[in-house]
Amino acid sequence: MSQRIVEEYLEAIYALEEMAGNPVRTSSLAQVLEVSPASVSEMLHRLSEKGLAEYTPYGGVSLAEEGRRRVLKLTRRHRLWEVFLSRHLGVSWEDVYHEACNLEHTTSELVSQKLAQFLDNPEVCPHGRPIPKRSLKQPKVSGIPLADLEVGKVAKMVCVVRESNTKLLRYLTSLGLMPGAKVKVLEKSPFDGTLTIEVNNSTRAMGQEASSFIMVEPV
Amino acid sequence: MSQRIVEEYLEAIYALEEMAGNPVRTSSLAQVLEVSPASVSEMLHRLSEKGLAEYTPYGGVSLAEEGRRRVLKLTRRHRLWEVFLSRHLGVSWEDVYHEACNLEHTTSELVSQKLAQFLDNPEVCPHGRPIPKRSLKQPKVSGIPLADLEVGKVAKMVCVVRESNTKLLRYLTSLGLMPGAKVKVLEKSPFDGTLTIEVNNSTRAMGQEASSFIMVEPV
DNA sequence: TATGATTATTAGGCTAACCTTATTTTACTC
DNA sequence: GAGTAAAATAAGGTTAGCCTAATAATCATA
Repeated sequence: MSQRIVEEYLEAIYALEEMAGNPVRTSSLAQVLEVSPASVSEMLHRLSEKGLAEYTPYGGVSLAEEGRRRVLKLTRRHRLWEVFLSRHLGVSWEDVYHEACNLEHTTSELVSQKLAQFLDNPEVCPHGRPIPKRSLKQPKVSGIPLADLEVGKVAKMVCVVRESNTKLLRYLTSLGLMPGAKVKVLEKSPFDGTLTIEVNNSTRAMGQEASSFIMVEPV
Repeated sequence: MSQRIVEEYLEAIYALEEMAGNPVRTSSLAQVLEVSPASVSEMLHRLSEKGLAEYTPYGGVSLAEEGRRRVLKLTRRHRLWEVFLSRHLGVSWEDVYHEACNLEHTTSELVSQKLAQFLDNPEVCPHGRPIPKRSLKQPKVSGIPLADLEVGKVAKMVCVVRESNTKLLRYLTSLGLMPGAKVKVLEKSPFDGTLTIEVNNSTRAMGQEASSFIMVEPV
């Protein structure tokens, strides 16, 4: 099994687990990975055999401990590269995710470790998401979705959880809504959850979906 | 055809062309790539079809213009990473080649360009070899092999041309023989070409083979 | 609890990149 | 210039990762 392909599958399982909770369905994986459900089914058998995933036919799949460690290692490398690309090369917030996607698969333990050191062991990526430690224990997510913030409350943005979505990131950039930004909910539509928010002294509308991808910490 | 595999073949052809001159034989490629001659033969047909190589059965192979550009692009990325890894991450002279081997295949044009800028457009890699320009015109090699330096002459080391050979690099490190070092040939054995050289005020022996991998410029 | 819709799996096939073995071609020696 | 060693290719096989089409399991609901 090609390392790269296995890693793409494991990452996709992880991401879907994180978004929607256990267990991950074959069809979701097929959609994300842009392959047929039949191919996914086949690969899940193999991942299961290798002890990377726990798969019950018709019952979905979740990561085994070994698989989880592999993903956390990749995530660490990915986010370290993001910090480097953004901080030192000036690659834009919107592009940094996709560039790091490629590099993460060809980064050795040595380079990963030296890179962390060079960057002074950053805690978060440019999108505000936590960088797993070398110990690879699951980093905990803090904050609540902006969508759940009560009307009238002010909060500080923690991170975006859809950093692969370039369009979303461009939109947030245009609002000045980046990690650390102060945001206040002025109004919430009871019909579809559309928010009216205040960021950087300007008032803007934001759809329910986008606001559910933004994690904030009330102040 | 997998991008990675194609790139490995093209790079191997390039390296062998550089070492031994046209045309490159199937068997040499098989040896370098650690696959059977039959596999090489098969792949050469494909590379030829794609216009990346010029292949005449039984007559060997050389790179086509398009193939050469691909390799120079990879070489540029490779050596830029080497500079970064060595200069900023402190990866050792001996290891830097192998680490860059992995990264070069997953580096986009954007990152390559920004990296060059970050590094201030270096001219050479840590082994002293030239980094192809963005224009990708063939960089010219300067200097002569240390093996060909006349007895009694002093020269400045330019580069090693076998930077993948970790053992060789370790040996050179122990001698203090790095790009820029001054070296004097005290004696040359007429039997097997073994040299007696002076580097850093100490006198050492060096075999013919090793000395043919070191390029120097007489002063 | 039967049934129809949805979702997942299996069966069967394709292609790329490798392999081994057998045959051909080339190059060298005498 | 004939014979032979070395090199290259042809033929046929394997595996991984994908596909489509056919089948089977699950679920929601009448």
